[in-house]
Amino acid sequence: MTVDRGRLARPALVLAPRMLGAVIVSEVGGERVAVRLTEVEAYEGSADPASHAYRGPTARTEVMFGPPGHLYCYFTYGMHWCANVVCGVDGVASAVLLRAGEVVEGVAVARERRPAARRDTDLARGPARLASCLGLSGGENGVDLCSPESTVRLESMPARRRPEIASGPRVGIAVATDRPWRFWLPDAPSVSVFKAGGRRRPRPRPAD
DNA sequence: AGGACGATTAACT
DNA sequence: GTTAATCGTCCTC
Repeated sequence: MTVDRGRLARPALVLAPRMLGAVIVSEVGGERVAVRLTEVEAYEGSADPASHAYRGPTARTEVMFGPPGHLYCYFTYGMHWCANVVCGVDGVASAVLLRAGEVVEGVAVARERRPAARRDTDLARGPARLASCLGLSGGENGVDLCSPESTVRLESMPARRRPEIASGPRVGIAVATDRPWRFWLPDAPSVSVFKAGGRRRPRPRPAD
């Protein structure tokens, strides 16, 4: 059995399933909250029309084109922040979106940050909810997740890929919907629900 | 310079 | 099931 050659050129696709079970620790604002990841998505830069980095570097996506192990935080829908782990080597814009997890430390702080959550398993259920639990926003963009000095750190990664991992299409995107680049732990109650992205309508062009 | 759209969420019916 | 909220980014003119 040989390895699919394309996979070797897609670091986020390799890393994403391995991140399930990893713990992200945040000390933003002097409050310690830790989340164990149960759901992630791979975004493959220039090879992936759904990636923010698809059309090349911009001010927003600069961090994605930098070295691996840093946090890429972006603002969306005029009100939410979401977070990724950059995983491509310097110059390659691959990243893993942190879609959901369970709060394993600092539940009280997470509940203050997420007053709408009805159950603890809802606290980090969804990418903006997860970022909110950890106190992540623009100030954390570019933070080195592998430095003990950082306020946000990747503190543990499973030595082996989890034996039971589910995969399927990514959530909320309108392009490249056929790629099963979303990965989750099938029995985790914190996994978010699938929703298709908004359909792209053909823009009305002025008649000639 | 203008406008469409978004890697979403919460609150509705 | 539907929809409002809300604004930075990026494409188009």
